[in-house]
Amino acid sequence: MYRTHHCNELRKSHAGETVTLSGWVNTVRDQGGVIFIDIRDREGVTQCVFRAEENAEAAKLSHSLRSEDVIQVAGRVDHRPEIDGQSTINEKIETGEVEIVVTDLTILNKAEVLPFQLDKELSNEDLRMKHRYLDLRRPRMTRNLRTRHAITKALRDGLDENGFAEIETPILSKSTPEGARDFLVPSRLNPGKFYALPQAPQQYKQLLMVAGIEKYFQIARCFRDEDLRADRQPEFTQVDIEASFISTEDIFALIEGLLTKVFAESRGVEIKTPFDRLDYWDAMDRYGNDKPERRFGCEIVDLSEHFKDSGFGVFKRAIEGGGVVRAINAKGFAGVSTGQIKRLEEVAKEAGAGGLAYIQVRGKAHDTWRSPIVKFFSEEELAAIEKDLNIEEGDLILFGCDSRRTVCDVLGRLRLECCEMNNWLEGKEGELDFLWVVDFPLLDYDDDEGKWNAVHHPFTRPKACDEALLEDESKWGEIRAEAYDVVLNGNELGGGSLRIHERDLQAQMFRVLGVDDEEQAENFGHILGAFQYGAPPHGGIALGLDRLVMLACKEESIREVIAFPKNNKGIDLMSASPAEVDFKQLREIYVKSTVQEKKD
RNA sequence: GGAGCGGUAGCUCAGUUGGUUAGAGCGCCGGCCUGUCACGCCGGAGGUCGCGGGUUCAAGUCCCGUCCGCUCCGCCA
Repeated sequence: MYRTHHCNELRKSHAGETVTLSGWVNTVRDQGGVIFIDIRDREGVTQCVFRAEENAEAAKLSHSLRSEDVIQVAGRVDHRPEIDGQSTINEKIETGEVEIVVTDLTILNKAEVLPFQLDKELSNEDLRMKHRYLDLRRPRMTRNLRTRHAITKALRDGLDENGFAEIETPILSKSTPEGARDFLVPSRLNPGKFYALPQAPQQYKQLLMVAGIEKYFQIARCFRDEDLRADRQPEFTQVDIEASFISTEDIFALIEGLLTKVFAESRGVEIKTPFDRLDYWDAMDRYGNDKPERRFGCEIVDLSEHFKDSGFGVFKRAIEGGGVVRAINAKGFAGVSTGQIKRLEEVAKEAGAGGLAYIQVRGKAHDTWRSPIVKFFSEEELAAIEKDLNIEEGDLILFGCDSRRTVCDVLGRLRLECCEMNNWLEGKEGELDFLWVVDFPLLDYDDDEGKWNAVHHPFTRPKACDEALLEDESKWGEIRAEAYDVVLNGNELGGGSLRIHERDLQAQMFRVLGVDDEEQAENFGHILGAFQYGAPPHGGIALGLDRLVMLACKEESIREVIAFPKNNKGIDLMSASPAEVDFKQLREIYVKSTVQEKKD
């Protein structure tokens, strides 16, 4: 038997018992005559004491112990003694009132010196990933992985309690031209043909609804061959949910219940339900973003009314051209540095602005306002923006003037940049602001491609009241979808929609998206066919599990909550994948590389 | 595809206007120590300053190129 207890189990009440522990050498404190070893397992640490008078052989062996050796100790649980009237209790650890007086020490496996110290901060991501199995030994990482387990368990239990059945769908599936780039898998048995790894089990879960499953879920691995980010990996996990005969309200209630359970069981916190709801354009107009971070203010204010006939030509012309003039008030940021203004200008331009107009409010009087543009404003205009933006001494006002969409984007990004520059979220890390963003547009015109795209996906149902607008292309941009996102602290946790379940409506939707009849038959024939045979009304949602766990663990990257993640370039540095394969393997699957060797 | 930040000892980092033998803390190795818990004390080893080229009497430091890591934009229905 390797152990009778784990390393965070023994307390005063165990004193006198003979126990056995197994684990890693966390620290060695060799005093010469007496040696202290902290033994660590995944639960915690326990101090072991070696003395020559207890067991000369074990004490001698203990001198040879090094960090991360794997050992087994047996001995007697003892109270921490008082030495010269001083307590030796360590209040910093949960087992600090006891220690094990070791009588037997077995070295199960020696460890080489590690490439990095487990108890120190490590900034070298490269090194962490190369030795991920060591990185994961650090308590924070172990805790993250176990929190991930607690969350998936809470979700499974919650969905099970609501009558949902977990069903696996194929990993080898069919490539669809819409959406993200697919990972492809050549088929050996079908030369020249390829499977695609699923970006999401969307069509399969809808077909399960046609199959009469009614309530489906899956903790589903999904794949997208796009560039990576701190919150994006090429393979990631979605909690995929679909149900028949269900309304949006039913889905909201289900998800609010699940997230309540998740945060109660993973972090022990109670979250407020029901979540607030914001419609898409409300979110865009106020926060410039469809996943608003609402833990700080600085909302966007529309000033178009005041500048219709302005002497400031830039604003006037923007409004005449159908655009808007809006601004945010970055409270207390009048002391913005030249470098920061330059940075804010870059952010604005990146979002499509021509430039950045601003006012540094140095004092109460309008003539103390420092700004490249304020000289063009009339006294009435100054008074009006002072009132609408609630301008006070010390504020920084940032303007945007352009089309509504561009201004939303520009000011939305500036708002977040100001937040970062000023640490407005300091002290609010623990706040959990959930909300639903609803009434997304159904379609979005892509200028580059010259065609309409689905904002969510092509299976999303238009709102019943807007369905008739599908007949009139000039109105396509106004059609709202039965689609919704759940947002937490400015992060999109998940999104879903009610789906189209009628064959004709689905075919019409494809035509709107520029998918002709032939292409429909080839790529979507199975789902259009299925809809002819009694498809029930249905809808669902998918939650990004990695992001959810990341936020629950208060981490900044999903890499911290994935056991073996990939780096910026999609490489697993530990196993060195992807890797080249030999010619024979490629020949078997009828694949030939076109990569050119780099010439020096 | 683009932008920003970074790469100096095993790790975390410092290194001034270019100027002696490139430093610190932790870790590591050896020694001492019977109540430590960030143990302490003494001694020691350890460097292709990412790589290549250039400027210079002299480059970790300046210039050019390149590789790698992270972050962001594009992209991600």
